[in-house]
Amino acid sequence: MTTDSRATQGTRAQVHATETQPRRAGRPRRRELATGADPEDDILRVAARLFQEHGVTGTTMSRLAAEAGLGQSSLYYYFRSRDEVVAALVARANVVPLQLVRDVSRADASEAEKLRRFVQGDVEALCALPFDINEVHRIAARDRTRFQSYWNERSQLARALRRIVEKGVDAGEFRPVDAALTALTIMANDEGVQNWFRLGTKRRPVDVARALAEFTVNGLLAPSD
Amino acid sequence: MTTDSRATQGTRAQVHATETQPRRAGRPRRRELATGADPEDDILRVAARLFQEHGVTGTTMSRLAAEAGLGQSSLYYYFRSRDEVVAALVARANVVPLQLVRDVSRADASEAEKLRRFVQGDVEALCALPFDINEVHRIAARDRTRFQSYWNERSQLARALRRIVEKGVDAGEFRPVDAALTALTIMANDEGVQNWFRLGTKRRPVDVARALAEFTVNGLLAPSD
DNA sequence: ATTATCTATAGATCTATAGATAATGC
DNA sequence: ATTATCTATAGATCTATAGATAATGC
Repeated sequence: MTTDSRATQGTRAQVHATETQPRRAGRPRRRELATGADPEDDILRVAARLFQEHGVTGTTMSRLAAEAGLGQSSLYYYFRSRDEVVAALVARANVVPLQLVRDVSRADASEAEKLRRFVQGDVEALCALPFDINEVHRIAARDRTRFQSYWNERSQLARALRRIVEKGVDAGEFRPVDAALTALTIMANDEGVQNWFRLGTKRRPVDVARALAEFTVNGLLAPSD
Repeated sequence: MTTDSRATQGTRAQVHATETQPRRAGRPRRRELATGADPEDDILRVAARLFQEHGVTGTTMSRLAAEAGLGQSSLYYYFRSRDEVVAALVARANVVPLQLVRDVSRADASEAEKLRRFVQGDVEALCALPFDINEVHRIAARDRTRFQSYWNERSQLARALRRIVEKGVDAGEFRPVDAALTALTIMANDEGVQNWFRLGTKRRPVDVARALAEFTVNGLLAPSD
């Protein structure tokens, strides 16, 4: 590394696309493919798709660069290694579900209704990700220390769900289940359905999500109502 | 390929281990590690573990051979390529669940009880596999033609489950759900829970399986009982 | 001067084959 | 003679860096 380059800096140029894009500094690309304004976003979007199709180790930096419209070595300007690309993707996986569980927890509704909304939204969000969340799990499981914040976020999610289930049980809405185990089962179901959806189906995500949401809530409701 | 070798033949020596193993023909290994009598089984067992830990493309033939107690090139005596190893593993993934669904379908029990038994057994079987079934899906999804029999088996499984759900609905045991969608959701849930179990938990497979089985059946039962 | 790309390449793999070798089987 | 291994290696990658180059920014 001769000079201080992008991959070493924490800072960002933050060049935003106006309607008529002002040319960025730097030597022009041989073939201009990038659609978005931020090359880093382009790379991550492409990476997500390629990791999904060929697995992480099955995706070469060469191919990733090419599909992002860069020469192979230019990719190293943004990411020092493939592991850094992976880490950047992993960091994004829990964002939407965590926000969702916070929103529904605060909502003015029965616990059953909160849970229904969460499952519905979670499945839709997971289906919309450009990669299989299970693949992210597998990667993050290989190095718990490195991906500690990922696992912390997962724990937060599980705790928030557990609280909803507990409240529902206390209120007599739900059967007297093991709340912690149920929370994990709910997350697992969401991710399982997401995986199946990804395999290709004619069903729309919204229908798949609704079916699981109903299924989940019904599995917990106390018999007398 | 100079001579007709094992990887090209469909036949098998079928040397079974007696108490005092009679030395097999062939040059001895430098380091004898294999525990089982059949080197092919050894290789597949090791491959399942390595694919699970590092992904398929992250597992080199060199490493697979080493951990199976062979020199790198000796592996090619059994499998022409890594793809052949993968195909051999994929062929085994559906065996237990398919047998299970046939057994419970024939059982003399209510549809709810059949379903409970299936989910319980399926989750336990999936947790006991040396690899994540979702990883197998991903691989098989990359080449539908090549892994057609895998997908046929999956369809059979889904159909058998759908029939149980349909009968349950007709008998008034279950709510009037979309039987096909429910069957797929059940399979997805089993696989989701299996994935989560694989990430490491103190819970025992049997408890995880029982919890999901109860959850699943409860989610389907008609309200009046 | 700074930024973002390019070209070129060393060094490190990794795959798959050729051909030798050391057992058992007959 | 057959079987199951070994050693050696060509050829094909793939990663990551060095250093040149062509823009914009000031």
